[in-house]
Parts: sequence; C-alpha cells; structure tokens
Amino acid sequence: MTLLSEHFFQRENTQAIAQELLGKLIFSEIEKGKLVGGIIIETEAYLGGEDRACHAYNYRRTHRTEPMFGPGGQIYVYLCYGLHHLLNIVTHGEGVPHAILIRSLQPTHGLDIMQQRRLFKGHKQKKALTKGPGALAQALGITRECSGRKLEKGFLWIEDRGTLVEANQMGISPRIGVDYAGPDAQLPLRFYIKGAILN
DNA sequence: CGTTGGATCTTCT
DNA sequence: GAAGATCCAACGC
Repeated sequence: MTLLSEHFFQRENTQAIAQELLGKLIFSEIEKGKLVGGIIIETEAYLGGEDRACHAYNYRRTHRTEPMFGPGGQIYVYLCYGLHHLLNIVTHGEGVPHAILIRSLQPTHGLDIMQQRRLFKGHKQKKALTKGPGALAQALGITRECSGRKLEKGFLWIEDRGTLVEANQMGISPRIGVDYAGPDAQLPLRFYIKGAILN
C-alpha cells in the first residue's frame, strides 16, 4: 500500500486526479484512536478561477476559499446549507484554486464508530453511512476546523492499495447541485464507480 | 416507487 | 439579507 503524496495532488490535471481517486482508500483518525475509512466511489472536480461552479470562481479569495489557493494536498472543508460539512482535496499548484469534492465512500474501517457519529442530530436511524458528501464528512468526523490543514497520516490521508478501476466501470456525469453555474453546470466533471453508489 | 419540504447558519453582498 | 457543491422522512401514488 502506498500513501498518496503531495506530489500526487500537485499535478495540474484535476480531472485526471479525480478519476484516479476512485478505488483509493481514505482514512480518518481525526479523533485519536478512532480509525475510520472507506473506498472512494464518487468524486467531483472543481476547476478554480474559470469554473463558475467553484467557490473560487474568478479567483475570489476570501477567508473561506483561502485553502484552495494553497498547494495541492491540502484539505478544504466548508459548511453547506448551514448543516453539512463537505470534504474537498485541493489540487494543482499554489495560487490555482482547484479542488476535488469527495462525494461517497464504501465504508470499510470503523463502521461502528461511523454508525455512532451518524446517530445523533435528533433523528433516529440513518441508512447510508457514507453515501453523499454531507453524510461522509459526518462519519469521518470532519469539520471545517480541518480546512487548511494538509493530508497527513494519522489525521486524514489517502492510500493506494492497487485497486484499478477499469474505464468501463467508471461513470461520468455533470456535477450535482450546481445548476446556478450556467453552462459550466453541464460539464462532465463527476466521476463514480458504476453500481457502487446504489446501496 | 417518486416528489416535497423542513432543518439550519456561515459567508459574502 | 439572501443563497447555498445536502440529508432525511413524510407523503402520495
């Protein structure tokens, strides 16, 4: 198994990286002693200054978007709809605000811990542990305090265990929930492993 | 099954 | 002051 290095994320082809992340393992031990993780099965690419769907469109630089302007391998987390944290991995070099949204996992490690984290918040039982970006961040214990930190073993990291996703197993579609982005909403920048997203 | 609406709050205008 | 890279349960069929 190989830990994915910063170099991996500092390459310039964000779409290719988003595709390569499919089948990789992501781990979180943000809470010490609580190791959780799973296989990445769905990603979306956000292409920085030229992408209307990206928070950093037109190189809009704010406190929130700042991590995206850093070098690849950093973490960008932000709050959506007031209640969901969304996990992104920054790519490309410094000053180019590309990022990849991790949308879904197939849970493999620490299922009991994820189950617990998904319990409270008023509701009773959750079905999917890590299907959907908000759910996934909750199961991994990610909050926006992680935003701006680096991927790091023992905190939050990604490993390659040699899983290969064949081209015919990969699905491509427009990104979810970005209708406001005009023509960019149609771009085929969402990637997923066919059949894996269904429960 | 598919569709609908409520929860909830940071961020930027 | 408005909008938003969502989730879930409750409906209606």
